[in-house]
Amino acid sequence: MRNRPATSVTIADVARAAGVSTATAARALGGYGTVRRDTLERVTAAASELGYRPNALARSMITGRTQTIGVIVADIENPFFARVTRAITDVARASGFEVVLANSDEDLEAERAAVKLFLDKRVDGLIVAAASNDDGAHLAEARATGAHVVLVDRRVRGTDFDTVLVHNRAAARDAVRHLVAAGHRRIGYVSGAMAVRREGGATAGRPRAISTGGDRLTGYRQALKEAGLAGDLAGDYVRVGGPRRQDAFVQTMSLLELGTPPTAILATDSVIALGVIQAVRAAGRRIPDDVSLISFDDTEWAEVLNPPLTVIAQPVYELGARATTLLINRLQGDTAEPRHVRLTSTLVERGSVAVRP
Amino acid sequence: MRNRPATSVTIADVARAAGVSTATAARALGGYGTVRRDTLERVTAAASELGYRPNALARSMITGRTQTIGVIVADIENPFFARVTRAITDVARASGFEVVLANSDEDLEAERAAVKLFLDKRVDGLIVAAASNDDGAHLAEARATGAHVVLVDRRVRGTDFDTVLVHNRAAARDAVRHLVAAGHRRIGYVSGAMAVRREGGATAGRPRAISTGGDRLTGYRQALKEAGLAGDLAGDYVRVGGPRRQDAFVQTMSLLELGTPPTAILATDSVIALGVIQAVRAAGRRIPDDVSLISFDDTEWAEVLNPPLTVIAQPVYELGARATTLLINRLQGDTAEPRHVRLTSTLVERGSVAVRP
DNA sequence: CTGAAAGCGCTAACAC
DNA sequence: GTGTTAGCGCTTTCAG
Repeated sequence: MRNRPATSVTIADVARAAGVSTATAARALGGYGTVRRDTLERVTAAASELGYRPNALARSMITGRTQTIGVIVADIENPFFARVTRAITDVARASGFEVVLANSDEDLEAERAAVKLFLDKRVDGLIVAAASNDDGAHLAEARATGAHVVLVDRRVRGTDFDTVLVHNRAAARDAVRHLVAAGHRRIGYVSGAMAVRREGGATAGRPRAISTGGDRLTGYRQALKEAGLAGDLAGDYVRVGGPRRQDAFVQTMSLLELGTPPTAILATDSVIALGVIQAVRAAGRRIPDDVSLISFDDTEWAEVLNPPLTVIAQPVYELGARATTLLINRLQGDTAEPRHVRLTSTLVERGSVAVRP
Repeated sequence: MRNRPATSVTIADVARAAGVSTATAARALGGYGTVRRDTLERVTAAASELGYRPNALARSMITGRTQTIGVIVADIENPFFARVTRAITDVARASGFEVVLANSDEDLEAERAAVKLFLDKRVDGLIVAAASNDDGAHLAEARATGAHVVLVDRRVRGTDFDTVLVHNRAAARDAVRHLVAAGHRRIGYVSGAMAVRREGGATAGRPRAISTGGDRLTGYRQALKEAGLAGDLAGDYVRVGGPRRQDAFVQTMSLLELGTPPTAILATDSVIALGVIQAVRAAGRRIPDDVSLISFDDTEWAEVLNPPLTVIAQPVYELGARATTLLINRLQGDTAEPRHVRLTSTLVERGSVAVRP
């Protein structure tokens, strides 16, 4: 039960038809070495006549390059990662690279498995939004076998890969400052970074630290401290659950059920924001009257909401694009010191933050 | 500048270490043929000791199978395709397949190029949401070279691939009936299926018919006719532009500027809906008071909108999952007649349809 | 500029 | 059950 018909035309067929050796045909078709103008034309003609298509597998086996990039994100359904991935495929394709995709669901094991499989397929490089900020052994191993890796959106302690990140601490800090300036004193933080088993339905993950979360939390705390709000209470307003809407819903509910619930919430991505919004409504409160909201990511529906959502707009496309450029440069021989790109996000004020007297 | 270190451990190394032939080592490691219990253990031990990892390229060259599926969608950033893709990767991975991704932007040329590249890489099969409903030559060619193809979401005339589709005509018809029942007489239709050049910023595509659009339009027209609304005017309320929000915005505007604008609009996906909503607001009208709206796809933000959006919920995940199961079955030797799966969507009534006296 | 020959890492016959 | 041998389709020395 062969998948490929035995009749697939090879370089040998083309060579025969053109009356040259396979080596020459290969040079003509592969665009390397040197061939005389007319032989090149003869070979090219024969190739297109026969409908020759190169076998990338055979080529890769020798060159050691597959022109393929492995991408690992938490979940392609999250608009943030969808956009990062879109950027990656755009830039990759423009340089002749293909993209293989894997979702980790914030699960380190899944990430490890994906890395292994990608490596077996000999991807030239990996772009990963790491599920853990302190376990990068599998990535280091990947590097050791010859694959280049670039970290996108999230750092990993103890590694020295190229990174393309956003100034998360500053972004969170500025958002909280904005809330403080509007008169808020009890400010919640809802995030999602626990691994999730999809089939289970329910969140079945263990808490797992990711750098984005850590940095944002630091920024949040810093702004609170600046404002003299870092009392014992502060910790009570931090909620970290799974990355899905339902998870954020639950976390937010637990915040709203507090005796003195927060008057404002910072959500760490648009999916989380959705959960927050639904929880606020389910609790019979209103945005922004009862609860103000700022969310990371300028999602497509942010301005269509009522009230329109105040957000921290991250340069998401650029994140993916820069990571890919970096990676491709490495693949082309750039051996300089690790590069660390930091992009800046912007607070886009809309209508979800109320001023409190 | 080799990408791979020359020191990569091969099956020969493992064989030597285990004191067996490469063939036996390969059998043990590849899980085919037969090996005695203890030799298997010896080989496995040697392999893990040396850190052996199979070279999928070499294996694929012989077996003719890469355990890879090529996926071509219009745009991974569209939540519909993101979910389809998520489903595909989930099912694929569970069966040991990898997924390579390409975006066509509804551009047939881009789709053709992607198919070529995927074929060169010897993907086992293709799952595609075709950019054109009447040009499937490139897909037929793919099939001819040995790759199986499954069509998802969209049919292609003149081909007999397996398909997994939604009952689009019925869905659109039911939506329009719902609008008619609510008293609407002037019902608009906004869709997007023209190819788009991303870099250009502006829509630079030519109109291109896709089956989804055709079927929905048929359903729309059918319901209009049933209701005796299929006069000359009917055609005036149909607008087809590019697949992006801005495109839908423009199309909707042209609808709203009419002397007798529609009192209701059917949007063919969530991105289009967003453009419609923004246009309605920009025109100073309100949903649902001035313009009612029904959109295809139960997007994540639909119920969070004000008013919550009435939608046609498509079984998006299932669409991708079924397509993948079908494909994998083919790869495993299923040679039955082409299969055509039709899934049903549901109208989810929320608050964006007003009853007109 | 072109050809002959070797070989990438693995699997598939075919012996034994 | 295991080893030997050939060879997948291509690139890469190395001669000429």
